[in-house]
Amino acid sequence: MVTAREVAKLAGVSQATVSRVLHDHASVSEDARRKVRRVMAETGYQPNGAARAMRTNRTGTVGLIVDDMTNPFYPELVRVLGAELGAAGLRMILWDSAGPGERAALDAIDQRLVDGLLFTTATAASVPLARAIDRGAPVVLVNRTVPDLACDQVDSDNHAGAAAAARYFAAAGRREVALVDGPRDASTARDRGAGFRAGCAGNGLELPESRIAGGGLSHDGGRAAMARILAGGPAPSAVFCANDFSAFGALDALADAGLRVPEDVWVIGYDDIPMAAWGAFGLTTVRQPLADMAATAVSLLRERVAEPGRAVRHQRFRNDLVVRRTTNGQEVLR
Amino acid sequence: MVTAREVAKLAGVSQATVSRVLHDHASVSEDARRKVRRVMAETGYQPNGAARAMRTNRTGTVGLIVDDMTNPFYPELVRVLGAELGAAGLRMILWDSAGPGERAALDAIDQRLVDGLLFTTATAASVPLARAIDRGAPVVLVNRTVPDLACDQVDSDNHAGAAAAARYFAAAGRREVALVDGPRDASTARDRGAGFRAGCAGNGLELPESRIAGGGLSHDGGRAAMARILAGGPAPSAVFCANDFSAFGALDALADAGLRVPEDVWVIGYDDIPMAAWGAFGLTTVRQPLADMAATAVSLLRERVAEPGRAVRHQRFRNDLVVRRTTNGQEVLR
DNA sequence: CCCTTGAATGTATACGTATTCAGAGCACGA
DNA sequence: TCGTGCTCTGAATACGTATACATTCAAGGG
Repeated sequence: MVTAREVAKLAGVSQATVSRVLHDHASVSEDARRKVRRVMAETGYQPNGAARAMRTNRTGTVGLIVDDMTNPFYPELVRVLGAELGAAGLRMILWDSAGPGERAALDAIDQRLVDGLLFTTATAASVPLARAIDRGAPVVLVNRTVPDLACDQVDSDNHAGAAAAARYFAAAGRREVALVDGPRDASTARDRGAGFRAGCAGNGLELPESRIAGGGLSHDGGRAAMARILAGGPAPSAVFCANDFSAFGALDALADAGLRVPEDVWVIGYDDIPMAAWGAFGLTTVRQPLADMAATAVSLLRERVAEPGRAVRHQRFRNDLVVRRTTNGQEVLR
Repeated sequence: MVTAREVAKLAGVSQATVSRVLHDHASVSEDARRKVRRVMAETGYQPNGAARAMRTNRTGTVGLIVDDMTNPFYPELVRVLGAELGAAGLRMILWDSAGPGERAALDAIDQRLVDGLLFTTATAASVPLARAIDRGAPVVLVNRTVPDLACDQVDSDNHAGAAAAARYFAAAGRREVALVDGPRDASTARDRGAGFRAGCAGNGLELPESRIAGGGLSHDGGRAAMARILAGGPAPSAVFCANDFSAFGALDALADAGLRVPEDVWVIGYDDIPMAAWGAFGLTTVRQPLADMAATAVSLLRERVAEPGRAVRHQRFRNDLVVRRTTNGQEVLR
């Protein structure tokens, strides 16, 4: 590997000048600049990232912690966040929050392997995360949030989105509603569950415990939860699921039970992952503005890294209902 | 941030001894070891990764280049590769081969930001990739391969797997076969297309051009390709798709045309992504042993990094047909 | 008692970059 | 002529670690 010093020798200048050329520093003569550029091109010089990181205390790399990648919501999130980071000239190290991933990510910050972290799966239970934030680690929570943590956070109004789904059921006269709930430790699922319950209460819909079942946020979880609800009494006429992925599972369980969608049962999911629009599903769902959320998260993180002391911000986006076949494609007044 | 030198001062030893403790070096007295360990724990010392990388010329990070993350095959691949890397104590930087990702990854190797690269989307057309390999960059191709490139490669026998699908159709008496083909620049799609054609020829099945349509490897691509085939003549009785994702699109197109699966048309995909097993699909498909492929790829890369001069290896795995509903769940003699 | 051996530890250095500081060279006005 | 200001450049240094080399010290053999 050729170093800046070697480039300097070949160009007949000092290493300092090479560095200045590299950074488009003003006070370099046109002549020197040309010579250095030429040698760089000829030798294929690339600055050593480790040395640079050591000197500047910046790595140009950001960590991203996601949950189960087989839930298509996360690849989607990774895609938009990756694009946003790439546009800012940043690299992305990916960790799975399952297993030792979260810990590894938090260690990476102390080891100065990343400039900051984007957490999509934060929970209030994570002590290491809280500690890292207390120590001033540049962390932004996206998607799942923890209001008590003193760090920048980006999410969407899951409570309102779920409440809108309940209102929609009520307006369409689908009164025997059910809820395929998610895990409590995920703020998204918790808010959606609470929002749907509140929406039911506010619109005169009864939601007995027998028509609520908690699943994971997975296909199998949704399927099992739906099956439990069906086994527990008469079939509901409308089901709200904590995310699209579990809604697909619920659809399978409904089909297993011989129920037709949307004739017998309406189904609404959450996230509007691309698959929801497929003909096989045509899933009505609530869309989060992922691209906006990603852009906001990345710029919050960059600002935090640049200015660690700045005030913490919490940005929340609006969600919109996307109506498709599983609710009969029926637009109801809002 | 506390440094090794500060730990040394607090523990009353030299920085060299701290470093030795960190690496479990033999000749450190039990006494010194205890003192250093204690100070490390109290101060929360973490070695600086950049300094370490500069000194050792190893980053402990590997680059992974994938294609369109919305195709669930890639998240699956990322998951298994990430697990394998994590188990080896390595981090993973993710790049999307679309846009500037590939170039950024190759630059990262020269900048010593990664120890090596795992390419899942290599094409023969990539000049920068070929150059990097010529320069001796530690690169392993997984999934998509390019036989001409002098680097380690891991794939599965796509030709044989696709041929087996043709043989299966023939054995079941489904003779009017069709092919939803993939792009030519992806070795996987190319081999599967060629394998299916060869399998048809070898089993007396006719595959006219009118029943072949090239799509991307996406849902929309598969849907459009299937629609073109249906528009071009009488419906086939069996369709082989270049991957599961495009098979889902083909299923949608078949449903749009009022054709039933499997009664009217059988469908086979490729990859056995988790969704293929869902009730809504029940897709018969060809399974690649992804976990084995990932483990092999990671160990090949590690060996290459440790010993750059070693002989290049090309590992190929067997694929197996997984029979489900879209071919009537029917096991046919092999 | 001296010499050798080996364990334990410290000193010094190099990795490649970014940046500070000082200095060289030059033009220009007083 | 001298001082002043300006542009451009190079020498020197620090970042934090891993390791080669030197040194100390105690134990043991002759």
